[in-house]
Amino acid sequence: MRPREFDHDDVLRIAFDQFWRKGVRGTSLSDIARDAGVQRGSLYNAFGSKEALFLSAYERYASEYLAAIQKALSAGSLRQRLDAFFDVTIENMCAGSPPRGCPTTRGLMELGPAEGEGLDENARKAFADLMTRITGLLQDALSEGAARGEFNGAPEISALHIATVTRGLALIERAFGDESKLRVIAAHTVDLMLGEVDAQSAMRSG
Amino acid sequence: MRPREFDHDDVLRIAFDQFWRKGVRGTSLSDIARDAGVQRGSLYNAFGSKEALFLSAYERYASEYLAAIQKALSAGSLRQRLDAFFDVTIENMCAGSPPRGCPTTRGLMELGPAEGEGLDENARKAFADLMTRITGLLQDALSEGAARGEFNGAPEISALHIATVTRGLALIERAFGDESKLRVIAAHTVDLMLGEVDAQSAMRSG
DNA sequence: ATATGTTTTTGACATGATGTCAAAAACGCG
DNA sequence: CGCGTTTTTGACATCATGTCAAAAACATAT
Repeated sequence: MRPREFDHDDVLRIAFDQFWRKGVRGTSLSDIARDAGVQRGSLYNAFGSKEALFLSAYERYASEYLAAIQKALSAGSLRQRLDAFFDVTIENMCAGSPPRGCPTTRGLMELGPAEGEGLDENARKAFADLMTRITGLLQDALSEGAARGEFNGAPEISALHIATVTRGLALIERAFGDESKLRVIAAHTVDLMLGEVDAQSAMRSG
Repeated sequence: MRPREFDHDDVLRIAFDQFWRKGVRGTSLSDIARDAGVQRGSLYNAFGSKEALFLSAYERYASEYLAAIQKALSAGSLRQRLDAFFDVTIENMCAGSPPRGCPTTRGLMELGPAEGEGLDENARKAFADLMTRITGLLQDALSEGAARGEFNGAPEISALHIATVTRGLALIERAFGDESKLRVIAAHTVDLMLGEVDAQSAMRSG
């Protein structure tokens, strides 16, 4: 057994950083190999393919990201939780210069519905899995909120709605690069969930 | 002046069909050239680059799509208009087998935030433009609805919210490939906009 | 210590993509 | 009938992914 000459996790971090900044399509294995001081062939030997390397790097990211979401959704009033959720989400998308965007959204569009016949099921599953988990966490938060009387909608569909908005934010970010717009949408979404908009407009019109 | 041997619009239609089915990344100019019965070099001569060809094809699509959206948003009650809007949107995403997804969303993630430094401003602008126009049409519909007493929220932010949900739907489609889920989210969004959810839950709890 | 076996590394190779370029071809027009 | 302009065509350069076999490096058994 000849020992590996590079650190597996180092490569994953370096690779994901590049994937995040330049997209999966815009990052070549030569780039990563140079950055990591590894031979290109070694990456193939260790990970199998570019997509597999991306997936490994992505899953590393996903678990960290999910932990951050979970933490954000687990303290304070429901409004505070949802605000914190969107805060983490938007921070994540807008970090870096230029902003790196959302890796899940980008990856889903770059890899998920792959070319021709052979769609990459593993990639699609990884992305879908993160989205499902986030939706689950949202649903838990909403259910708790409902139990505490902070929310009077249906947790399941509302969680799905918020998850959808979250994905939409990633597109708004790419199209307009305007973080403040994301914040406005997020705040409005929380208001919608918590019925504040209707209450306010009822007050205005009443 | 030697005359062109192929029809410009035919090529655009053929190209967009391929881009739509296989993604920009997954479609090579050789594919398009073969399908269109044209030499690859002729495409470069006529369009300049793959991205430029995609953009030409995309703008053709965008104007048609926008017209369909506009039509959907211009008849009946506000609820009917929003329902029709989502109907057109979801039909558009789920058409084809396998479903082709949303070209705008996909293109924005494939081309908009391009690799490295040189992000493709033209592409990003084209996608952002469609999103802006759709948001504008939504805002008009909501404003009219507000004037007729069918809506009591703020048209501007609500239109942005719906546009965001619309983008999110494209991701849901890619991740889960479940059209019914899209319909549920769309219906819920309309209900949210029109205050039906709160009214219903108020009735339930009252 | 030495031989063996297993895994990694390394470089060459195959394939296919984008994009460029110059030469040839085809047409309108003076 | 030639002239000039544009398109076509094929060759070429470059770069990407991915494969493969040979060489290298270490663990382990004898």
